[in-house]
Amino acid sequence: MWAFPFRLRPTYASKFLPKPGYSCVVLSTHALRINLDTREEETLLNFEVPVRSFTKLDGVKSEHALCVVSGNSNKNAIITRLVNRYAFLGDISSARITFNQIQKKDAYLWNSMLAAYVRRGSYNEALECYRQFLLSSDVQPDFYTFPPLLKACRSLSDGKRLHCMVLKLGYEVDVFVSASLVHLYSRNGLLDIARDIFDCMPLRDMGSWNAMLSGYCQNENAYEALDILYSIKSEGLKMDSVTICSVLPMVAQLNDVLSGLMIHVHIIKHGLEFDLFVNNALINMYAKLGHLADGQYIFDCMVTKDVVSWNSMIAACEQNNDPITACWLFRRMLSVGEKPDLLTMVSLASAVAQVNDSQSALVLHCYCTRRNWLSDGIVIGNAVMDMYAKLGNLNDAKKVFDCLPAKDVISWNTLITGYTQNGLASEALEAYWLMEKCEYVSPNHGTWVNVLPACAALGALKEGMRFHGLVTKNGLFADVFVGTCVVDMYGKCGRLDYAMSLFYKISRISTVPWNAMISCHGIHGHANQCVELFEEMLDAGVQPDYITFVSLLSACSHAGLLDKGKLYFQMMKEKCGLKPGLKHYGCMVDLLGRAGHLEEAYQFIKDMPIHPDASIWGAVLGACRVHGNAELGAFASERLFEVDSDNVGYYVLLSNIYASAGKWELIGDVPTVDYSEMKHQPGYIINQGFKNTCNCGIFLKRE
DNA sequence: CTAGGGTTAG
Repeated sequence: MWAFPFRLRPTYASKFLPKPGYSCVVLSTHALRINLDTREEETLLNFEVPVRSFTKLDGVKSEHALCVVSGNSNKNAIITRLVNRYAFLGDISSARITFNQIQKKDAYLWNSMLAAYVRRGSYNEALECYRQFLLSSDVQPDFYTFPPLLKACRSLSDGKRLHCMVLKLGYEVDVFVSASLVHLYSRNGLLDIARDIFDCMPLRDMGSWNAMLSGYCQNENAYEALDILYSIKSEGLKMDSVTICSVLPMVAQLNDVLSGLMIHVHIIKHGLEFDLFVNNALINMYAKLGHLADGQYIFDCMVTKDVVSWNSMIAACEQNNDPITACWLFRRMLSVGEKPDLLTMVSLASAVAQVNDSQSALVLHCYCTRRNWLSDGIVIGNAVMDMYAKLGNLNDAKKVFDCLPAKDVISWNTLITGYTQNGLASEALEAYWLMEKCEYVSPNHGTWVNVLPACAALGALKEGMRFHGLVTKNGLFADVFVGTCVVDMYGKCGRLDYAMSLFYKISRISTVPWNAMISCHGIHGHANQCVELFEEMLDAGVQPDYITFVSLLSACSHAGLLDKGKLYFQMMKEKCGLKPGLKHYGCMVDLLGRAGHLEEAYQFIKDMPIHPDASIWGAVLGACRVHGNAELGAFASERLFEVDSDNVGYYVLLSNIYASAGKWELIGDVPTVDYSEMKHQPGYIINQGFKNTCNCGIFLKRE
């Protein structure tokens, strides 16, 4: 049995060195700090390293380092302290200059330089430094060398090589070294190896437990993570801030509000509520759980905020449908002097798209381009592209896409989604074909849920069938969304038989597949099948939602099932507790109108709790055209021109109503669009088209 | 001189 190494944590002299307004004096036995204003002296600490010379360390510039070193017999000790000080201040080049001044470096000095690189995130430089360390054959790496070095290993093969070195030198007995190994393996998903090392540790400090726990949390192993949490408790240890930061994202992912609240209580009970990381994690958790106000409260209470706090809050607003606040927070962030980073822009891009602000979109794009962020990583490029696509600006989205330094599945999916969402189904398929040619990207679930609807929109059955094959091959048919898209594609392409048989092969716990199937039957006018499916859905215990009723009511209106439609509308309000939206009211007006109950439809609109939009009045107008009610038609069109004066179709409808009622003199009263103002607008061509349609539609008929 | 933690499409 070997003895477990036990080391005291040294007090860091570097903490006490330079400070504005003070002069530091380092004596052989202790260090002094003199306040330059009051001349008061303060003893800082006793050094374990003898420093013979009288030294002033009043600044942090490298010249001072030189002045310290000159004539000092214990250069290594001073240099090492300076390297650490520079590392603490983030001045890596000064640290390196200072480091290079010593020819005969000891392990302590090498370790300091290594740690300085790792602290800055310069991992490759750290590994290079280690290589030089090994080459300088006179000294060996020690316990302190490996933990930062293992953190610097981005690739598993480097990590394994270091692991061998650790074993060769017998350093696996160190708590920090083995905890770093645990972390290395769990970060790379090799949880079994990590667990083996963890289990072999004879002593575990909080850091070891946290390393194992974060491994489980990040690899979505909730069960094992809980087990570790339980063990921590039974060892008599308490969750510290790091434990909490690992666990909170998992709590959010499991949508476990109760555990989240319990951890929040723990935080307050143990005085961790002032920890920056803990607060940031709490904001993120509450945002993911949809409790925006709680996140906002934490954010407002935070005394010190960093860029991550701002980013988290902006993302929280953006993800909880409050893009206006997200934009406002961004302005606040700038005004308090916090520098936005790449991830700020990722969230902001999404917020800008949600508020539909093309001007800001351009500004944001320029902001990122100026900082060269678009060539740095794909994440921000994808976000900017998505923003343009959501604003309907596919040209710029494509331009950003073409300029991306590398394209991943998300880039391709964003482009394809952009096309699909903007009704450009054939462009979406073309983009998919280009994607298929790239060997290094393979389509995923996000690809199929866009490509299949594109096929459905185009009626491209043959392509759709090919995609169905690929989906099955990749085992993605089992995914509810992908499976539903396949069913929907067959349904929309007219193969309701295939759609139905596949429908019964997918999981029908959620409303998604039911809605798709009901809508497909509705589109083909099979209202009775819709009703049957709906009843079946209720029998299966699936609670219908907003979309279910849109499909169902629209099927009823197309088939003229007046009573059924009314029944389901009541059912939605009373039994299902759903508040009808504009779409539902639209269906009902259409239903009443088509059945010729124009007065009832009008009464229905008057009783609506929400303001009717163009689609509602459009439905009335259409019904007036069919049933020849010129008076109500005129009234409806007045309302219509108030809300949507540019839509050509409505003018045509009104003209036709007058024409069929024989009221030719009124056709001149149909308001026309003032083209002079519209010449520069995208709708101009369409409106010009309207002029001809109106004339042809009416006057040819008369002759 | 050492670990462990946070934000990324649909």
